[in-house]
Amino acid sequence: MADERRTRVRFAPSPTGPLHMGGVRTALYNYLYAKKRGGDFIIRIEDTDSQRFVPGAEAYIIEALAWCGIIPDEGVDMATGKVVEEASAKHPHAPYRQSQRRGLYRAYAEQLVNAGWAYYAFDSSEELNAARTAAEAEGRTFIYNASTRGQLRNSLTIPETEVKNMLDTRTDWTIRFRMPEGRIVAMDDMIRGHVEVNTDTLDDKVLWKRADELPTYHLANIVDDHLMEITEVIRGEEWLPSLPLHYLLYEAFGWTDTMPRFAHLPLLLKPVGNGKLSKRDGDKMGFPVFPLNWKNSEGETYHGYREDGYFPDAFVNLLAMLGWNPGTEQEIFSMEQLIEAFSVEHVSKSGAKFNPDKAKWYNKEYLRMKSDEQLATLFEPILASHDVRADHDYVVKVCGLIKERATFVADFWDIASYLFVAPASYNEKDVAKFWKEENYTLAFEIADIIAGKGVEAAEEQIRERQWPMGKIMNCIRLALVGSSSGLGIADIVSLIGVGEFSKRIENIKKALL
RNA sequence: GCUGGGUUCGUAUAACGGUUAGUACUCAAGAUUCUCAAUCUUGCAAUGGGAGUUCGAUUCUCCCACCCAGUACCA
Repeated sequence: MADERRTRVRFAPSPTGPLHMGGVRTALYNYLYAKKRGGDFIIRIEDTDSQRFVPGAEAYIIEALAWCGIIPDEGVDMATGKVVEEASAKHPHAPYRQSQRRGLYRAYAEQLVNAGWAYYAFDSSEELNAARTAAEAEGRTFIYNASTRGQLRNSLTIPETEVKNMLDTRTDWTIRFRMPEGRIVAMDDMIRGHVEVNTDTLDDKVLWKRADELPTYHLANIVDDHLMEITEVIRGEEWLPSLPLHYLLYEAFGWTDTMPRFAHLPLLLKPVGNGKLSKRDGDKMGFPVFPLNWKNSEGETYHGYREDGYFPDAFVNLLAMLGWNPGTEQEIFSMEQLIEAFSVEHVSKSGAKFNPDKAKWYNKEYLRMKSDEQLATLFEPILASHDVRADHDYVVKVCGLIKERATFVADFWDIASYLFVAPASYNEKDVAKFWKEENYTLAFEIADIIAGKGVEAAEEQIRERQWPMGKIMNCIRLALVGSSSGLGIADIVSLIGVGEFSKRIENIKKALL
């Protein structure tokens, strides 16, 4: 039965800040999973925490996913980039923002109260904190569950009439899940297999808060996944500890037969040391942790892959390989190929340390797969920023010759500025090494041949007379490039032309003789 | 602390009881070239520890160690 349902997965971020690369990977795996099965990928915004809401975060998330080519089927209208608020044939479950669905959760919570699966709690956070510290002082851990709820202030301990009265007159109460006593919850995770947990170690989680009339994550998540007919929940490993609660919630609602399957993804860890990848690691270690630049409320900017010059397809590729493998030795995958190859069976269980070197390698590979034409289009704005105006066809030709030497398009200027402007100075070390009288006198002779008959004739001459090829060519390269690195002399001359060639020879004579 | 999850070269991973433990990134050396880069070749380098099960354990079981996560009226 359940297998016949159309595959529907969701990515449900909380707009409390920019999505970091781990979040993007979670979205990507959901997307790949759905597309592989011809199913739907849904975006739902879980903004039930009014305290931590960050303006702009929602738009950032949508833009980041769009940049990666992760296009939702439902929840976001890609034409406008907005979260859908009005139901339609394409978006039947609108609104997709939980704050706008707030009216619907209370009834579900109360259904649980009526069925004996939940109760009203009137403890203040001060009382709870006091209980926690008191327990800690005795070396125990305070758990709000069957072991303590009988001594706390809730509808299980307070007379019914008083409860009714407090419900009506107060606004600081909550609805808590009534965690069963001494039950072993047996769960199956698509990645981790069979997991069992004793409910005595779990607590009575708050499901609904009267103060802001909003559900907590647990309630909203289960209710919406059910309503939206989600078939698989693919999320980060940090959710594994609350899986028993979620199982029990499905049971309490009587939705066990359509409960989604769960897959808990391994975490993304920082490159060195221990711990998960955090906001600050990137700038500290020189790599982005966010897909796009993000400026926080203090005006600090965090680097994004997009702005740092990564291609979106390279970023998606490298992200896909962090925690998943195709089972073959293939490393380069387009989105279509990823969809084809993806399977949860090949998702690993352990956390993946992010390797910035490998990330760069991916970009390099993608850079050389781009056409010269595409690269030229990306390079031209950079040239313009250096006040260089160059013929488009010329830029295309240059890109073709230099793309194997670069990791990012942004490297092109450093690698190839001499193909657009004459060197303004000459590298001291290289001058010291090559600019010797016995070399440059021969070099000038050869330069004349190059100007007259071309590089090939000049090389022939050098070989015939058994002159030192390297020394001569590097004197000439010094004149053309400003250092002893760069393209072959023949390529440079064919690019800049004989006129410019001679000019640069004259320049170096003026500068160094 | 408690609960859960995890553990193969520095990193990402392959090998789902039988391999000289493979591949990629990084690093080193060599080849090549007029230089640099690229490319090619070679090399360095791993099953956390201990018991068991088995003819045979990276693989299965248990114990220990270590790492991670959760432990909120946050998600």
